Amino acid sequence: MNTRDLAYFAQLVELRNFTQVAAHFGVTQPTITLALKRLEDEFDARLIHRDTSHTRLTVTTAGRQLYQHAQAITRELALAHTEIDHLREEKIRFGLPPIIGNYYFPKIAAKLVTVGLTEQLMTQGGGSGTLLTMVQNGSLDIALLGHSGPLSAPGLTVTQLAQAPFRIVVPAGHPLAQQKSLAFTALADQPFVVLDEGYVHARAFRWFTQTAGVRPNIVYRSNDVGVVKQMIKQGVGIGFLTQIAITAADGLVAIPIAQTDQPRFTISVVHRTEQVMTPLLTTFADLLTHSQK
Amino acid sequence: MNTRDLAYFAQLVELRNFTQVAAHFGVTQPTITLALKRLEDEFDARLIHRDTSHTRLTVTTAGRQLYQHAQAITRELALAHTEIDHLREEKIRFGLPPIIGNYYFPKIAAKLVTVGLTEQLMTQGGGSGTLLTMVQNGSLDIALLGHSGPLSAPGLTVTQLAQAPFRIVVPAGHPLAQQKSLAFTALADQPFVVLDEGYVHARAFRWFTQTAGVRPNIVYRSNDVGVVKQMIKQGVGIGFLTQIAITAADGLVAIPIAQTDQPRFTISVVHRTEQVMTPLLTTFADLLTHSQK
DNA sequence: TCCTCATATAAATAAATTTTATCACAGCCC
DNA sequence: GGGCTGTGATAAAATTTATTTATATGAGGA
Repeated sequence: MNTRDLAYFAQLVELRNFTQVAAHFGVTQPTITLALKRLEDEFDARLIHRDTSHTRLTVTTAGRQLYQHAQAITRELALAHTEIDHLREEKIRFGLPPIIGNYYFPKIAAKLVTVGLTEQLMTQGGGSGTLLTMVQNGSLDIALLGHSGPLSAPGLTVTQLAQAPFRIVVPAGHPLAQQKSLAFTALADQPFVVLDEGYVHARAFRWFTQTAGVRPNIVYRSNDVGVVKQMIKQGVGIGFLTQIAITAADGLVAIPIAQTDQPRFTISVVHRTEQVMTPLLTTFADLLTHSQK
Repeated sequence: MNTRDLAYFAQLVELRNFTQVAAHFGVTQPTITLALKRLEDEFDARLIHRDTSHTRLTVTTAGRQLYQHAQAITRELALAHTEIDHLREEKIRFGLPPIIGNYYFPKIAAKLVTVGLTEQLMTQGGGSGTLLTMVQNGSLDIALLGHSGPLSAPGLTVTQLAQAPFRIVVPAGHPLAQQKSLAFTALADQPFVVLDEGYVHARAFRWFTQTAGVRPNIVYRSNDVGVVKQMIKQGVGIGFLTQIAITAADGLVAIPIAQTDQPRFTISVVHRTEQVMTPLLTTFADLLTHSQK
């Protein structure tokens, strides 16, 4: 069976018009009619119901079923192409979100240099969500990602590396700085400076506020951790960050949050399960997985 | 691109011999050579390394990568065929393991009759493991499955219905029958009558014994719950069953097990995420999911 | 009623795949 | 070494499959 027929079919399901599909692929209309006929013969089922009134054609159940698989096959083929293209370059496409890049990755970076892998590394920044999609569609070979719930997606192998709690962050002299722990219910009126949507932090923050039944007063959002920390330090508001984002030099105090069964910031190595591991990639994955502790 | 070329290629990776692959598909040898050449052109990469000494050919990294995807596409295509074939019959292929069938399903069965769905139902028995595979490869549309850990497999939608604890089961007059709870460590010398491997029970039993650090004395295994219960009743040994497998009429006593964070017997509705839901299947799935309290 | 839009069909053509026939090369046995 | 065998490559011919061209059909609207 020809995958082109599947492509014609998928487009037909989307456009529901033979002529337009033909135009889309730069072929003539009978080509689409015949391609559909081939598929209907192959699967021995009507896939598109041609209504007597040619107003609008409908997709049969079998057609919708096949559409799903046609999509899956197209994805699979595209993935094969990207993967094999990347193979040629002998480079590792590595996804690394800024927070992990700044605060966690340096531990590993030193070893990377000693092994001499830095040359082959193409590092890609961005939010954990974006990077996850990129691993799935083959744009990245491997990534270090932050997540708060368990991270599970079909076809991905996830190795958990480290966890850190989320904290309330205040400047050193702040009235709350002496507290041993804080409950969100007690912070209802506090101004908050937080990380942008798209960060794992945003989702975790929502978990905490919703669980506590609090509507937080967010005075500033940024996609830059450095900015957030500066604002906290200057007293614009208190912060919500994972422990690892805070260093001694920041002049900030990280206070544990009082809430049972709270999510933690988790760092994992993620790659496609079916990804064929080159020696290079194996070395790098091992390095990520074992070098830390 | 023709999927036949992928089939030739996959077989070539497995047999590593052009002539044998040709024979396998009933075509001539140049066909395989040319099919491979087409793929190598399409992906612009060498897939098979033809050694100068024709002893044994090796698969390149790109070849191994493509092999994975060729397999996936073949599976996808096969699944499309089975699904569309099944659609023709207007029947629901329903997987139901014996324990759930005997003790849990009757609650739902009555409603099934009133809705008039019984005629369209093709029920398939077997262990939860087997049935899970059958859902995955399209042999079944939907199944009620028992599991103990969280059940997650790529491409499956799992709706949890009910949970029940595992219990130690003894006949009414047994010396242990008065106990409020039992620890496995205290049962090291007891003879056990248990369900066969392949049942969720076997895995859970292993969890309990391993966690307790006990090597149980299993005197009898059966794949029939009725037999197991009869043997327990006649004093052959004590049993390990989920609470729902025990009814008042059995004359058996189910005693809670003292162990923290113990797994529970969970019943879930499972179907393929990509499965197109016919009205019939939707009705049935809703019935399974909601009919129970 | 006629025109337009949308799909189907048949024959002709073009493109692709497969076969036939043959070559090249390495390993092996005598 | 010389011939035999197993294995794959190549070129041309044959065959199969896909696409186009040209035309038909049928519904809906002006």
